[in-house]
Amino acid sequence: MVKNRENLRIVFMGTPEFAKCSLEALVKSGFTIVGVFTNPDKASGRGMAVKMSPVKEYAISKDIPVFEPAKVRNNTEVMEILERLKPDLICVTAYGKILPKEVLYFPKYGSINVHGSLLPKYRGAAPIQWSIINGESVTGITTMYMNEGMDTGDMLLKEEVAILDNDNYETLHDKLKIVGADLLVKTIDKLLEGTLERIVQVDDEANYAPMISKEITKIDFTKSAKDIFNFVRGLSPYPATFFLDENLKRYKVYEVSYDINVETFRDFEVGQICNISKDHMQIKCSNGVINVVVIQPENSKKMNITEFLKSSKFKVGDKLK
RNA sequence: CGCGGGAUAGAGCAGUUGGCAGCUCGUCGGGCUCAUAACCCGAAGGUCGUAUGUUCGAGUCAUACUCCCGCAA
Repeated sequence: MVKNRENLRIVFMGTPEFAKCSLEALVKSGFTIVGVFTNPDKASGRGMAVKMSPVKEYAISKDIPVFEPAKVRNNTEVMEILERLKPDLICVTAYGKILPKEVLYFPKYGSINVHGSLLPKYRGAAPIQWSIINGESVTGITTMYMNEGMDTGDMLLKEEVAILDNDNYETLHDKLKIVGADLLVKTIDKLLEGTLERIVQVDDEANYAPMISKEITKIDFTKSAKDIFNFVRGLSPYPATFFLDENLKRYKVYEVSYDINVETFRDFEVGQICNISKDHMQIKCSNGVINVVVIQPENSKKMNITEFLKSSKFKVGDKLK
């Protein structure tokens, strides 16, 4: 029997906002989602607040059955659920778990993934952040058939998205989630038409975008002004970058601009505050200065630099670490 | 019962051992200036989160409550 949008049985797997956007597109395009897998709610936060994932919240609002296994590998319960749901296709977007082959290859059409980069570049967990941090001017979305490797499956469709100078992680993420949702729908439509072509990834051209850990979010003032600019926007607003003052107090930095001028402030060391005015705080780095634009002191909220400087004790010559 | 910070003028903050409520910025008025986001002078604007208690006297000390926030996940 020829499948169409309504009678293709899809199981969706995903967790954050990025995934929710794809799920929503599938639902709105008239696909039948027979079940959703998402990471379990975590007791977390100030006051033990339990928050459900965006995907779960949306699935519940659409009366789609939700499954939240703690693990999928060697889990007979997961296999029983799949037996029951009988999916023709599994769609995975930012699920947060590595799927074993008995799951990936369970449906007749296998499993399709939406990835936030132009594969084989930026395989891995944090492609959006790393593409900005590395100063790329273009990235995009790739859909692919999943295999057991880390984002190594055969590619299906690709769409490019420009990275603008004023993009940060949040803005690029929001653009990509829409392109991703759109491309997923197109991919499945082509699958149904039988016009989908597989393109093997060239492993030699691959690189990896590892998960962002807290330790790497510290600003390294020995780097160039441009590198720091990219680093800050690539991690803004989450998890955000930071530096420490002389008392080891922590300041998160959400936005900076930069000036490359080797002559001005040449007497200052890297990491020193070299200029402060009513609405400027400039920090020396390897080939210029960065201007802090949005900052958040420890135990306080995010502030524009002008607000921050009204009560800041920072002065010219202070050394930041 | 995860750890911690906070609530004081429109904003960001300070307020020492309890003793007339301050700073920076903004706002308004005036001055200087070719001019200004710069500079000078002046003014307005706060029941110090709520309630109770201790005290001659509470922003400050005690107890309870409400609300915000950071870290960690």
